[in-house]
Parts: sequence; C-alpha cells; structure tokens
Amino acid sequence: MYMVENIDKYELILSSSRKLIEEIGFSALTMDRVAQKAGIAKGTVYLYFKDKDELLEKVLSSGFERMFKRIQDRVAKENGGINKLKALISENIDHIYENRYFFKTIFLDEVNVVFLKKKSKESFNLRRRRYADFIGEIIKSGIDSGEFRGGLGPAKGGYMLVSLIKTCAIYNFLNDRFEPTPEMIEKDAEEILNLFLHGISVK
Amino acid sequence: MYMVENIDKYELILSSSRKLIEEIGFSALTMDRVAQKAGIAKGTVYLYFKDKDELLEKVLSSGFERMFKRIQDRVAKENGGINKLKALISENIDHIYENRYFFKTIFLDEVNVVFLKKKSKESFNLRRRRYADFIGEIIKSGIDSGEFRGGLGPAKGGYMLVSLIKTCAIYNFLNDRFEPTPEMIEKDAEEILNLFLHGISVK
DNA sequence: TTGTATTATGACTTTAAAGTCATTATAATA
DNA sequence: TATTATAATGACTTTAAAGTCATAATACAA
Repeated sequence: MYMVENIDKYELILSSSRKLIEEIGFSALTMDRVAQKAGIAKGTVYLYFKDKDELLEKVLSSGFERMFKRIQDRVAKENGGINKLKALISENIDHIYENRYFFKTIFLDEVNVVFLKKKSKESFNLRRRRYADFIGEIIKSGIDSGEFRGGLGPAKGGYMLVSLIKTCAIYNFLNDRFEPTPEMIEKDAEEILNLFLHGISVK
Repeated sequence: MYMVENIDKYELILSSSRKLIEEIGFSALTMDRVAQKAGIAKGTVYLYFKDKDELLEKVLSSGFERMFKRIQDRVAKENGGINKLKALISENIDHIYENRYFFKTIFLDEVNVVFLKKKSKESFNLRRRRYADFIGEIIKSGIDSGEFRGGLGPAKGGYMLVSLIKTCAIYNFLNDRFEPTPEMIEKDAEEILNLFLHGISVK
C-alpha cells in the first residue's frame, strides 16, 4: 500500500463518508458503501486512508476543526465574557443546524443506541423522555409555586456549556424540529445563555 | 427455540453481561463472551434472550429502572422544588458512582468513540478538552473582571439537568477521578444544583 | 511513441461474530 | 425405575464486512 497524494480524491472520500453518515448513520457505514458513494473502487479508499478507523477519525476531526475555527473567529470579534459566550452559543447552534443531519447522527446514535435495533432504540428514547418529564414535573410545580424563576471550575464550566448546547439540539431533534427558523435558533441561544448565566431560579 | 423460565439463570446472564460491559465495553461484547462469563453454553443464552439486541435492551432497561425507582423514592421524601431537585441530583450522582464502571462505559463510549481504536479515541477526547478549555478561558476572564459569578420549558429543563449531571460525571471520569469521597460527591451535587438554579453570573 | 511510474480496480481472502440445531443431560412424573 | 418433558450443549452454518493484491489503466517523461 503506497500513499497517494491527490487532495481532490481525498476530499471526495471524506465528503462521501460524511454524506453516508448523515444518510445511514455510523453503524451501517462500510468501506464498500463509501467506495460506492464516491464512485470509486474499494481498493482506492485504502490508498488514501490506512484503514476504516483512520477514515472515521479524519471525518470527525475535519468536521470539528471547521466548527471550532468558525466559532473562534466569531468569538474573537466580541468583547466581554457575556458577549463572547452569547456569540459562541449562537455560532455553535448555527453550525449544528447547518449540518443538522450529521449532528443528528452524532448526537442521537449514542453508544447504547448504536447497538440497538429500531424497536429497542425507541424504548431507549422513551426512557430518556420519561426521566426528563419526571424532572420537568418538579420544575413545573416549582414554577407554579413561584419558587423558581460559581464555584464552578472554568474547564468544567466549558464542558457544562457544551452539554447544554448539545442537549438543546438533541431536544429539538427528538421532537422532529429539523427546520428551525432564525427566530427559533435565536430563542434557543437565549435560553441556553440565560440558563448558563442565571439558572432557573426566580431572581 | 423455546423460551425457558428460570429467573436465576436469566439474571445470571444479565449480570454477566453487565460485568462484561464494565470490563470490556460495548464494542467488544460478544455472545460467546457473555456465555463464557456466565459459565454456560452460547445456545443457552438464546433460550433466555431472542437475540443480542434483546439482551442489550434488557441490560440497559433493568439498569435504568433500578436507578429511576431509587431516585423517585428519594425525591418523594422531600418537599419543595429546590429540595426535590437537590435530592434528585444527589441520588443520581450517588447511583452513578456506585456503578461507576458501568457508567464510564455508557458515558464515554459515545458513538464516535465506539468505532475508533485507542489512538483515535485519545485524539477525540483531546478535541473535546480543547473546546472545553477554550470556553473555560472565556469564563475565567469573565470571573477575573467580576462579570460572572426562565423561559425554559419543563421537559427541556429536565433534559438540561440530566445532561449537567452526566457531564459532571464525564468530567470526573476523564480526569481519572473514580473514587470520590462523600465530600466530593456532595460538592458535585451542590455545584450542579447551583448552576442549574443560579447560573454562573455574579449576583 | 515507448517505457516507466503512478493511480485505480474489484475479485478474492480473511476474520469475526451472530445465530442454529441435532444431540445430550437433567428434572419431573407416573 | 421407565418415560416424558424441560433445559443445556457446543460444533457448525451463515453472514457480513474489513482488508489485500495481481492486474489494468492512466499520466508522465524521455
């Protein structure tokens, strides 16, 4: 196996893999399908990528780099923590929705789910929802009773914010909201920022 | 294939699968290994579970039911939204740490990671950390400048809180904190509650 | 245009794990 | 104890996808 250096074909394979992941998910992704999607022979894929693992790694890392750069550029234009966070959240959400089918797979096909077939996936998601609703009821009664309206380390805070953004997207995906208007996206961003800055308490 | 109704053996297969998942993760779990772990023949596993999918589904759902019941019981003893949430968070964290190796697999072997080998997993986790640190820096400077210290739907709020708890655990797992003292667990619970109630802003 | 290097092909090999089933062992019953 | 029903076995079959490689096509250089 010699490594070939045709950047166009390399990118073709990457983008074909990406499209396939959007269409059929990770678990059904095979090297045969990748080759077929790219319109080349399977052997050719192996001229550009050592193995399937390397291909997946490149798909994920190139996607991440694009998103990260975009967010960094946007944030750099802002001053002050709140404005930076606000920009970061907006940009991140925009990016997720512009690549919604990719992120749908990334976010929803979690480990548990990936290894389950359709029916079991559904019951998995039902359980997730049951738990969320249970908490939802608590929150609701706290709101009704007028009760609701950091010592957090920075890196930990970062993880927390990322997870809120991701969770917001998952929530929308689970409720089949795939075509949000700019207003809905704006509202999501505000909700997340507000939660992260002020929590759910009143006052 | 006739279905056999020996509850002990059924549970034996479930617990063996669970142990295996803790030890080797989902991706390496095979029916041969399950049988070996349980000390029975592979065919026997199929007397109790239709297929691998059903086995995994039962492992996950039985784990969830146990956790959910435990949390419900604990929360039922409290009055008021804040107290209920506080109890819920504590109980959830306790449960996660009591079953830390199981949840480590569940939480860390996300879709992307599951299909990657060791080296690619590491770079995946590095990217996750890079992004978290980037946000961390923003938060840090906001704190330095004294800047930091809802309209959220209940169900969505529920998802958000679950994700904060999960993320807190992931953060500890990624930093190899597997044996937290009761004090550390208590601190985690407080941090999450505080974040969820008041956010990171000052005042 | 001829020879060499590079790139591409896809049939084939290998590997791995799911799922089956004829056979055997054990327990229950008469 | 003999007979039947239930449970267990593990070698075998099947399936699927990763990865290889001898051969062919194309681009490039002399």
